[in-house]
Amino acid sequence: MSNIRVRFPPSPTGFLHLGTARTAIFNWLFARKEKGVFVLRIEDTDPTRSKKEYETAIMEDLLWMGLKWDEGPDIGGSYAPYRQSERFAIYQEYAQALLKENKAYECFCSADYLEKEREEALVRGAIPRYNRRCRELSNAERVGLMEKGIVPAIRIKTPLQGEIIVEDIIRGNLTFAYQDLDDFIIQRSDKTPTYNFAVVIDDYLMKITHVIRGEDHLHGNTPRQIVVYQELGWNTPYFGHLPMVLGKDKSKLSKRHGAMGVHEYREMGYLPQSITNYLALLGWSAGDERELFDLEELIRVFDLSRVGKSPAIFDDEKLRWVNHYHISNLNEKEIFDISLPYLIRTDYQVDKNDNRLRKLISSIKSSLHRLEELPARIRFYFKSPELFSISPSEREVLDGVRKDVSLWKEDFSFDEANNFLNDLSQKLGLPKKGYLPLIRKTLTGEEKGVELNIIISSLGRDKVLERLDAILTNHEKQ
RNA sequence: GCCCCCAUCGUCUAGAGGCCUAGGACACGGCCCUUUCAAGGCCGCGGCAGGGGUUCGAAUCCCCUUGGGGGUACCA
Repeated sequence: MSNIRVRFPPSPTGFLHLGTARTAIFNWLFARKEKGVFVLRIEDTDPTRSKKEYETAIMEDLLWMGLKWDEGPDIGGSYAPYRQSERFAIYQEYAQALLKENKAYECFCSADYLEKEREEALVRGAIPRYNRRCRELSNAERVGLMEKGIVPAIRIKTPLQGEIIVEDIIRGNLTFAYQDLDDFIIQRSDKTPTYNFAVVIDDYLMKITHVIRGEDHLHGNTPRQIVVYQELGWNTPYFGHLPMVLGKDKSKLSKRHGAMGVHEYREMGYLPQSITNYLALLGWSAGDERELFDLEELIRVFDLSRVGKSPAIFDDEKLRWVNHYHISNLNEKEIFDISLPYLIRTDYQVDKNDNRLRKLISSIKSSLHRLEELPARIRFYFKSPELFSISPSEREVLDGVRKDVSLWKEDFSFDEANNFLNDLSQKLGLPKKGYLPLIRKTLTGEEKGVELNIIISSLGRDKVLERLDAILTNHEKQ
C-alpha cells in the first residue's frame, strides 16, 4: 500500500446526489489505482441540517456502487472519529491555539450588523468583505464587550498583502489575492467550527495527501483553506479540482434538475456499474476509443492526469445507453436475480425457481435500457390477454395452429418454436404476416413486443393451447 | 458588481505545432434484418466561438473580444 490517502466527505443533509457520487468515484478510483487509502468522513458540523438517516442512506448508496471505504465512521480507523460532530473539541483546541498566537481573533460583530454591512456593500457595488473592525481590538475593549454578554466568534487573520498560489494537479497553478479574501470565521459563536476550518484540521490530522473535489470548492474554499494551513504552519496536501457536472440548462447539477439521487436511478433499474461507468466519463476519458468499463476495468484504466478542465453536461440519454450495455452483459443468473424485485413490485406471481422465466428474461435483456421496462415487456408471461372477436377466416387460421400445437409432445425450444412458426406458412398457405400478427394478438393481446418464438417457447404448449382455445371458444359463443 | 476558471460536432470526448480534408461515442436521419416494438448491422448528418499575433506550418502557443461556468455566509 502506498501512502496516498484521499477522502470523500459528504455532508448528511440529503441523499447521495449524482454529482457528489461522481466525486466519490474519482477519489475511490484514484485510491484503488494508486493502492492508497479511501477515507469516508461525515461532515455534519451543521446540526440543524444534518440527519443520521441521510448518513445511513449515503453509505448504502456508496456500497451499492461498490465503493467501499478503508476508514470511516462505521468501521473506524487510525484517525477516528470520522464524524466531525464528534471532533468539536479538536477544532476548538486549534482555534484556541491560533488565538493564543495572535493568528486569529475574537469578533463581537452581530449577525445582524454583518448582514447589513454586506447589503450596503452590494448596493455600493463593492466587494462584501468583512471590514475587520474587531481585528485590532484592545484588551479593554474585548473585556467590555464580553461583560455585555456578547459571545464572540473567532476569525482568522488573513494576510493583507500578497497572493496565494494553488497548485492544482488537474489545472496547474492558480493565483488568488489575499485582498479578495477577508478574515473569515473559523469558529462560530456557538463554538462549532466552520467548514473551511474543520476540513483543514481533519485533512491534516487524517494525513490526507490528495484533496480531490469539485471545482465549486476552488474559488472560495481552497484559498481560504490554504490560509488556515499557513497560519497553522502546516504543509498543504495536493489539490485537484474536478470540472463541474452541469444540468441540461448548463447550471450546476442539483435537485432542480429533477430526480438526481443515486437511489432514484437505482429504483429505475440502472445498474451500479452503469452509474460508475457513466459518471467516470464526465470529465475523464481513457484516451483511446473505449468508454465501456466495469468497476474493475475502470481501476485499471483510470488516470487522474487524464481528467479534463471544462465542465460536462449530464446526459441522461447516454447513461441509458451505458446501462443498456451493462444489462446486456449480465449472465442469466445475474439478470434474473436483479429483475425479481421489479417483477414483484408489479404484483406478478413470481416463482424464484422458474427456469422458463429465467431463460425468457435472459433472452430479451439486450432490448432493455432500464430494468423498470421489464415488467411491461414480459407481461404476457404472467397475464392472460383480453378476449377479442375474430373473423371466420381468422378462426380458420387459429384452428389450424391449434391442431398443430395439440400434437406437440413437449414444450418447444426457441429454435423449435421458430421452425414451427415458419412451417405454418406452408400448411396454411399464407405468408407470415398473414398469420403471425394474429397469433401474437391471441397469445399476448398486443400487436408488438418480444419475438413470437420466444413467446411461444416461454409460454409452453399448455398455455399456448389454453390461450388459443380461449379465443376460439369465445368465437363460437358469438 | 468583484474574483477565479473554462472554451473541438446538439451532448460526452480524442487531439499536448506538421500524423487533422479533426477521430470515436450518445442522440438524430436513412437503409438492412424482422410478423411487430425494441435490440443489432451498415451508411450518413454534424464541430476547432471570433479577431489578432508567433511560426515555413496552429484545433494545438500568446494576447484581446465574446460566450459559458463557479465563487463571493457565524452552509457544506
